[in-house]
Formats: sequence, structure tokens, C-alpha cells
Amino acid sequence: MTRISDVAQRANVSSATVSRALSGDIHVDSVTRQRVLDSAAALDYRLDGTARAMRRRRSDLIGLVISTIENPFFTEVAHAAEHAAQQRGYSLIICNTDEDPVEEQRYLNLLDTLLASGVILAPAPGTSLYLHRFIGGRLPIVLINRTLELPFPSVVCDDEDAAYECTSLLAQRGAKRIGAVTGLPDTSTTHNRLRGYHRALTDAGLASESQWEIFGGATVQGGYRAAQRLMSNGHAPDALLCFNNVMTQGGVMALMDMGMRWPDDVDIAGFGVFSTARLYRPPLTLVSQPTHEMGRRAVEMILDHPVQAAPAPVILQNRVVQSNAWPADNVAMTSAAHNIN
Amino acid sequence: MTRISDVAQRANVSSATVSRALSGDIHVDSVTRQRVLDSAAALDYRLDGTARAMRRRRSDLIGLVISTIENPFFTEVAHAAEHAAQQRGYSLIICNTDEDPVEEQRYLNLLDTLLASGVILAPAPGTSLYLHRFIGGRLPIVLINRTLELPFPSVVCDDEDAAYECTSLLAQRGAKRIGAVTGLPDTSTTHNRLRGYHRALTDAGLASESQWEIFGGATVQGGYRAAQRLMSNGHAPDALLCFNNVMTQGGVMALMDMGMRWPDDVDIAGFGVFSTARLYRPPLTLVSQPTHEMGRRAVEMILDHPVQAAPAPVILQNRVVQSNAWPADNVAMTSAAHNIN
DNA sequence: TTGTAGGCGTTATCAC
DNA sequence: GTGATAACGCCTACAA
Repeated sequence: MTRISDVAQRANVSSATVSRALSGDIHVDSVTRQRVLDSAAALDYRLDGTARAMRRRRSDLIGLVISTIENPFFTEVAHAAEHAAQQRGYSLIICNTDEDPVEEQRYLNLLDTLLASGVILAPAPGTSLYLHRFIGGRLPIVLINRTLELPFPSVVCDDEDAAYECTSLLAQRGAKRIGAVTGLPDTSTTHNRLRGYHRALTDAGLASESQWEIFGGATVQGGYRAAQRLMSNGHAPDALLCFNNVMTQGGVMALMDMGMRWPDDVDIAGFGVFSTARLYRPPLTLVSQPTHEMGRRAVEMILDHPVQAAPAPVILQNRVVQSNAWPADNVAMTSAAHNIN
Repeated sequence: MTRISDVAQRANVSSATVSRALSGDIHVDSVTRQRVLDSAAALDYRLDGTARAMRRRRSDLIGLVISTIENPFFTEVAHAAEHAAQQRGYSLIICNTDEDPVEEQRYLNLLDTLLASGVILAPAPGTSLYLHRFIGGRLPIVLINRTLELPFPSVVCDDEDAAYECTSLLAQRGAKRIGAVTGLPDTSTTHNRLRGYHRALTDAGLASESQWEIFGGATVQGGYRAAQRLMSNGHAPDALLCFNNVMTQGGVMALMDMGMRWPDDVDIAGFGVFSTARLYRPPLTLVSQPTHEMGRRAVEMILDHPVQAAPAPVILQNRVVQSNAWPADNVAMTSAAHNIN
């Protein structure tokens, strides 16, 4: 294997100078630098990442740890984060934990011992049980999407406002009994969305009945079944708010399969925009989430605030949209805009 | 920072023994081992990944380099690969190149200098220009989805057969003028799908007209416009085969927007299964691709054949399915089955 | 601007 | 089964 000393020898300089030239140190004569670069190129030499990281006690990696890579919400975050990291000379490494807290912990430890510059973490249920280990540690961590009862900085959406807005909209359109397909219990997102939902019901003078709130299981199938169950009730809702992107899909499917048309039979609104939503007539009312901004901001927070002071969460604005905008639209299509398969 | 010698001291052994105990070496007395593990736990100590990789000249990382993380095809591959890697004690690192060959090369170099155990690469257009650099190198590379004119092992789908089967099916259903929304030129996938398509046309005694073959631009919008253009032709096709997952979505959208019903006005079939496909009535004819098997096999090839002998491509079977199976279905839903947002 | 030299934390080798 | 020791390849005071 070719090492730094080989390049040094070929360029007639010391290995220190090669190191400086190759890492972009300014204190190198431009002629010398060029000679070094030429030698390195001739030998097809690149600095060894492991030795470099070991000696510097840091690597220019940022980890993005997500629970479900198959959720477009996270792939959009990943896309934006990758771009932001790359712009600043860092590499983004995406780790999928498959909703397994043990896996999640493994990846966090990996990134820690790999001396990553930071980790962007979308916490899964169970995360907080071990995360305290990293409080005040070497590894900067930024939470996205959900907050935890732990002093980490975070970037989230204004879930309460969006839920409020959707619910109010449903009420304005005439709904009297607004049901909810809710998300995972004990998460900040579900908590906030529920709060917005309840607040809107109150403000609209509508009743809030617990039988109209069902946890959707956080899957398409779960959303499907929850909506089906809600609508089969003798005293069924006349409108539905779905708390996340995949359950919204399931909810819509359920209505279609039950032969119910919106907004007449049941009105419906939900979090998350999906690529085929625009096909539905009438259009759906959906919450478009600022995934790209979330990814970008998280990277910035990692790089610009290496010392974690546990500031207040950064809250990004959701947008309530109608699903019929296209092809000019650059929101609904994002999750499936590219393909090289 | 706590180091291996601290643990050694606490356990009254040498650092060599700690190293052996912590890396699972068998040649350690079980009592000693336990003492070491206890000490390590007490000190919250974990081996330093960079030092370890540097000394061993390898890390237990597998890279997955894809061009578009927002394509469900690749996220499904990633999910399966992650699982397979984890099962064997490796960590999968996903890198998104955003279809930029420069980025792709950066990530390959990164994984190389990080001493990864191997890389699974979904080559983008332009890849082969620099990839020769890795031929016979330290870093095992397995290509997925597409093959290249380079001696790397690969795992692909039987694209020709699937295209043949779909085209034949359209012909059997009565289509006489079958058009194609094709994929990126100069790729093995497009090449093979075109071959299957043409072969089926010939076998069915149907004409092949170049005006019925349009490159879809490999996006939803591209598929939409291509389908629209094809169908606006005075001498329009009476059936359409779309060459990849997102263009299939675009194609379906175009037909709906033009008020055309399948299979009566135009019949349609396409590669890729998407989660909302089951809503369409009548069901769509889609090619379900073996993404999970692809991810799993690629990991196995990396780990079991570290010496690359450039064997023949591993070809996995596609399945032509109808899009109405659900909820028992475990194919169509895969790409959106999970959510914790 | 460049060189010298020491050490980052681990593991492979070789003794015992 | 365990210990001593010498690298692994690079970076960074410090000196020149």
C-alpha cells in the first residue's frame, strides 16, 4: 500500500508537507503544493481515513439515524441533509434502524467511535432509555421530528398548528363529528397534533369524543383499519383527520373501499403528502411538511453549534395544501421525483 | 477519555487481554473475560473504531451507494441489505449520491479509505468512467440493478423476461399497437427491457414503431409527459408499457387526466409497484421487483466472495402482478408499510 | 514555509 | 491463556 511517505519521497518534501498540502493547509508554498498534488495523483494516493480520524480525533462524517428508510418523510430529510453536508465538506451517512432501539443504539455507538462530527437522530419509541449516555458527550446530537425529555437540540414541525388548521378547516366545511386516526402514543408529535385537534374542536364548538380517536398503528394497513373501524361505528364521524403520511394513505383507501366519497359522505384531511394524491378527485387536504428544511437545519445545527446548549426546539412551519397541484408543483412530487431504476 | 489500558488496569490484565476479550477472541479464560467485561461496563468503555480499523486495516462496514434515496426501489434494497448486514455483524452505511457521479466517486473513496468491507453500488449514468480504478483493488464492489462493461459481480433482475411477459400479456388482451415509455438510454436495464419488449412484439406478430417508443425522462413528470405525447399522436398506441416505477405512476396519471380508461381506451402495464396502486380500478398490471432479495444477495456476495472473480450476473426473478391485492399482500405495500412520523 | 519527532488507541506477533 | 512490544498511517506541536 502506498503511504504518505511515498508521496513525500517522490515530491522531495517531508511527509508533514504532504499532509498539509493534501488537507488544504494554507501554509504551503503553491509550487510545493502542486508538486505534492502531482505526486499524489501519480501514485493514485489518498489519505487514509482511519489513520486521519484517529490522529485528529474526529472525522468529517455526519450520521443520520432514522427508524424507517422506507418512509418518504425521512428520505426527503435525508436528501436535503446530504446536500447540506456535502456543501460544507462533510459526508452524510444514513443508518436505518428498522424501528429497533437496539439497532439505534448500535449505530449511535458506531458513529461515536467512528468519531463522527455529529448525529441527526429521528428518535423511535424507546430511544430516551439509553440516550442520556450521550448527554454532554463528545458526539453532538440533534433530534428531528420528535422531541424528547432530554436536553438535546431539536428541529420539529409546528404539528399543533397544522392539526388545528386542518381540524378548523374540516369544521368550516361543515363537519360536526370530526374523528382522528392518531399516531404513536407518548410521542411529542402525536401529543402536539392531538392538542391542536382538541383546541380546534373546542374553538369550533364541536364535541370531542374518545370513541372518535383511534390509534392507527402507524402503518398504511393500520390507518386503513382504523378508518374502517371509525366509520363502521353506529355513531360515526362525518370527518377524519389522519395523523401521519402513511395512515393518511390507508384512511383514503378505506373510504374508497367502503364506497364513501369525500367531502360529502365523509370529509378527510391528513398529514403527509404522497405522490399519487393528486389523482384523487375532489382533491385531498394534506399537510405538506418541511422535510427539506428540516434536514438542512439539522446539519447546520450540528456544524455551527458543536457545543450543545440544549436550546429550545427549532419549529418549522407546515403548510396545509390541496392535493391537486401539478405538474408545476414541487411539493407533492418530491418523494418520487427521481428514478434511475 | 477512557482507553483500553484503563480497563486493563481495572481488571488486572494487560491491554492485549482486554482487546481479545472485547473483540470476542476465544483464547481468553472465561473468568478473565468476565472480569474484563465488567470493568469495561463499569467504565462505560467501548473500543475506538478508528484505532481499531486502522490497526486491523479493515472495518466492519458495508457501504450502500445509491443515486436516489427517494426512490422506493432503493429504499427497499437498503432495508433488506441493512438486515442482512446486521445479521452477520456488519453495519450498513447508506450513501446518497443524488445522481451526481462526482458525489458517487467521493463516497466510494470515502468507503475505501474508511476500510469498509465492501460496497454495494447502484451505478448511475457516468459511473463506469472512474470505476475501473477499483478493479482488483482492496475494496470489494458488487453492482446492483444495472450491470456495466466492467468486471464487477452484480445482482440484477430479469428485466428482459418481465418486459416480455408484460408485453405479451398486453397483446393477449387484444392490444395491437403497444407503445413504450422507456428508461435511461445506455443502461443495461433499459437495454434488456427493450429487448424483451421487442421480442414479445415479434412473437405476437405485432409491429414495432419507433414513434411508439419515448424516453420518459426517468421521473414522474417525465412519464406523464411521455405518455401524454404518445397518446396524443394521431396514430396512437392502444397499450403502454412503462419502463420503471416512477414513470409508471406518471403514465397512469396522464391517462387519468386525459380521461382515458384502461384497459378499454388504452391498456397499460409497467415496472414497479407503488403503494396506492391498489386503488385503481380495474387493477394495474405491474412488475414487482425482488428488491429485498437483491439487497440480501448483494450483502452475501460482498461477505462470502471477498476476492472478486467477476462472475456472471446473478439474475433475480421479477413477478408480474395485479395491483389489487391487499391487505394480505406483502408486496405492493412494502414501500410505505412503516411510519413513525 | 518546511522538517523533526512523538504519539493517537488498538491489535498482531512473539514469547512465556 | 496471558503479557510485552512494535507497528498501523497520519497529524501537529515545536523547532528551524
